[in-house]
Amino acid sequence: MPNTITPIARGLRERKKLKTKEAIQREALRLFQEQGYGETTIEQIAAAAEISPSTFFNYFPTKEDLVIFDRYDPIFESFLMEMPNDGPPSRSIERALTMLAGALEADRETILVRARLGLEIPEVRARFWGELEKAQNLFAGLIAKRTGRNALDFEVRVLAIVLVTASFEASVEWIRRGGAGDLFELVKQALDVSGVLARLDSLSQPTRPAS
Amino acid sequence: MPNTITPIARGLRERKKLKTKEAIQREALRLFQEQGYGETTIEQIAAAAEISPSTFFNYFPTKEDLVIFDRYDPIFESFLMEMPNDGPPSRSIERALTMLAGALEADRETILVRARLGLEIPEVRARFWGELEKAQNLFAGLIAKRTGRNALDFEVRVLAIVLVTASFEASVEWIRRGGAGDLFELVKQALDVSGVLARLDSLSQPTRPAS
DNA sequence: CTTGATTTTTAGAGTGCCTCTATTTATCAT
DNA sequence: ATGATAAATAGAGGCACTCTAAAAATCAAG
Repeated sequence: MPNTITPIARGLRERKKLKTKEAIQREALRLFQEQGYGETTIEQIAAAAEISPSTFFNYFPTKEDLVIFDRYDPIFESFLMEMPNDGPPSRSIERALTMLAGALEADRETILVRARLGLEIPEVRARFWGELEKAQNLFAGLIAKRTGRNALDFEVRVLAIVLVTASFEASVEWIRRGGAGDLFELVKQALDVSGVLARLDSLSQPTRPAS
Repeated sequence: MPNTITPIARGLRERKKLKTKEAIQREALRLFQEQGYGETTIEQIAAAAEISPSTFFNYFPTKEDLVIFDRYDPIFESFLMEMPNDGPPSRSIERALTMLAGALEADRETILVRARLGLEIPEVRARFWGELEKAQNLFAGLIAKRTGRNALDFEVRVLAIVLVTASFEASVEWIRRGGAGDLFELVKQALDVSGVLARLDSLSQPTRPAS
């Protein structure tokens, strides 16, 4: 039966699994807010989500992943794929960030909860940092594509990590301000302060090769 | 004896504790290399260091701390304290980094082992990222001092984290190259690519002096 | 040296995250 | 309905880590 209607869920099984996963996360975040992260056990979460403790680990490899998990990665990746190849690289980055910000806006509340947990719980925070590496890889790919360089190139990787961490610091600032205001504005501000976008554009100019 | 700041040993007891701590770390790193991080238990480490498993946790709060721990922080902080207040801020940063590189050079081998573990073991890597925040705070303090701004200032924090992560990426590159060559050269290169030092100096020029 | 206080080490019991294996149950294609 | 596949579960167990209370070492002072 060729029934691939929605781009995300391939079969009924897959869709059900995603629904369960989101239910587990929802219950977990609720319990974390009510009684704290450390005070909530996997057993309690499993009970709240009406699954067995064994089943929990079929959905989340670790407790921290309950906070880390979201479904934005494929969205962001598709942005990168559809990105046009003209104009300065900085424009591509800004466009990608704008679109991402738009996608995030819908789940503002959940994002705030997760981000707060990331700020408060050390082990979760450490994991968040690790997630930035994935973002670095994505941006390194984008930069490489737009500048004709290799994604593993040292300079490309430096610019990518700077880009990511500047944005991350903007997110931290956003949370510090209680999630009020426009996150994307802060990100733009951070990128402006760091000067990374200008550096990025100058990297693609053949006038200044820096091998 | 007023205050010659030697990072070591106030009393005999303190010195002995430090010695034990270093012995534990030495044995742990040896075992990690021989049989792998995940395959080495706290019990084995305690046995090798000739202490009881209970005692282990008096010295290291977690297993990852065996890789994280070093005694450079006070050294680096003393560098910051003694930093002169003239010239462009970027010069201060470069001087601080040079001195740090010198201090690190002595333990090159151990640092390489620890850094490799940081690259290979996800939970250790996550912890390393977390350590960068401490470095960010140190540099934010330095930048604040040299530019007359507040260390919690958004722009200061952005520049500090960019500075730190660019240097971190240099370290990663250094390890990727097997620890050959001059780490500090890579750091300078990374800072140059990011353009953060120039940004830093321009931050201290502007509009009005802080109170 | 002896005594008493303080610090350090240790044993032991317990908790919780997480793994692994095997079995049962649900879903799918035919 | 039937056999194949995937998912849920139970249960046993490992290991990092916590907590408490007791033993051992160290120290300060008489």
